[in-house]
Amino acid sequence: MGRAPCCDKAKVKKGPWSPEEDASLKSYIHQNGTGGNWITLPQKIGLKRCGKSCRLRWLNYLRPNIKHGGFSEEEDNIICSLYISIGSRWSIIAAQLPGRTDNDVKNYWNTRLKKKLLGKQRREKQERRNSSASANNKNYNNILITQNPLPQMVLPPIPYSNQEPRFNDHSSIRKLLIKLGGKFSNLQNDVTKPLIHEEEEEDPIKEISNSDIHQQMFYTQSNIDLVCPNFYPLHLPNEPHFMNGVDITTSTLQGQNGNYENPLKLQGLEFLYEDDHILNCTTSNGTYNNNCIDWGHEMNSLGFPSNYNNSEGVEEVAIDHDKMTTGYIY
DNA sequence: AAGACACTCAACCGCCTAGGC
DNA sequence: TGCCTAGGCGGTTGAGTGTCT
Repeated sequence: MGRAPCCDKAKVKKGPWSPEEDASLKSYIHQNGTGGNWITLPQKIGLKRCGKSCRLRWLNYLRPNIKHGGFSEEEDNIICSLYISIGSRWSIIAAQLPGRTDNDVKNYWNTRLKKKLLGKQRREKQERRNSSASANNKNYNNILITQNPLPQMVLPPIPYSNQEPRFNDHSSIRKLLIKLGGKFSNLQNDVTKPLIHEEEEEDPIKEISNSDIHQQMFYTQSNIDLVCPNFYPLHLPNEPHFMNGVDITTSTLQGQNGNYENPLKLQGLEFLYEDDHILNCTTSNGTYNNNCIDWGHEMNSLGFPSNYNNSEGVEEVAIDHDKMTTGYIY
């Protein structure tokens, strides 16, 4: 037995909205508001539309200050970063982008960002192949994880996902993003600086400023520290940290049971790689190669996320160097 | 020029959730 | 406590448009 429809489908118009319908809806809402009831709204206006359709039209198109198209690099990074953290919760992601709707963000992700990401992934794979061939016996593409191996990722469940794991699944794409380690723009000269200054490295446990926390938490959230050893991984506090009601410390990618025993394994995308090397992020002289991608750098310049908070307000985060993971290429 | 194919995005569908009763 | 309903959301569809052959 099916669910009762929200309106009489036979009596409502479907398909694209006409300018007249748009004008009617816009004018009515400007004068009277929605009245708190979308279902009865079309009758009041005299529109032969489903209430849900009116709501969608208003929210996604007619509402003031809506931006369409022209996503910036910063917006790309925000979307990707949040996608890693919370998955396909487009309304939450869109809430971080003024003027963007969840539908817009979702469409943009599905039609462009994902492809952009995968295109970069393929290019990097090709580059690695080439450099691997030239380096041959020197194992330049090997990475040695010292001190502590990387934690095994625990990905949150993807809501409403009943599809089999596939190349373009949310989880696979998220893993791919994580493996890429952040920004996937084509700005190759965007060399990332370590977040903590050198003098700070000598202090194993150090309080850092809120902006640093802000930045570092986002790095951690983006799992930069897991894949890009030149970033100093933070030891996430045990208490929950919320972003728009989502506890990112539990919903994101922590070491299983808080330990760091297991090496990072990226499952589901192995077929994209012929090797199982973790991204090589530093060269022997300490510079970044092009495979090491950062988006936290730009995230920080944006001061994002503005509404990120822990449960008691951001106070301090200890940098535990014992938990640090360092990568070398040799 | 035209048909095939690819891409975009507005709109719809159906499920989930919160709140009222 | 359980049912009902509207709102909200993510997944999907399909018409329109662009590009390729």
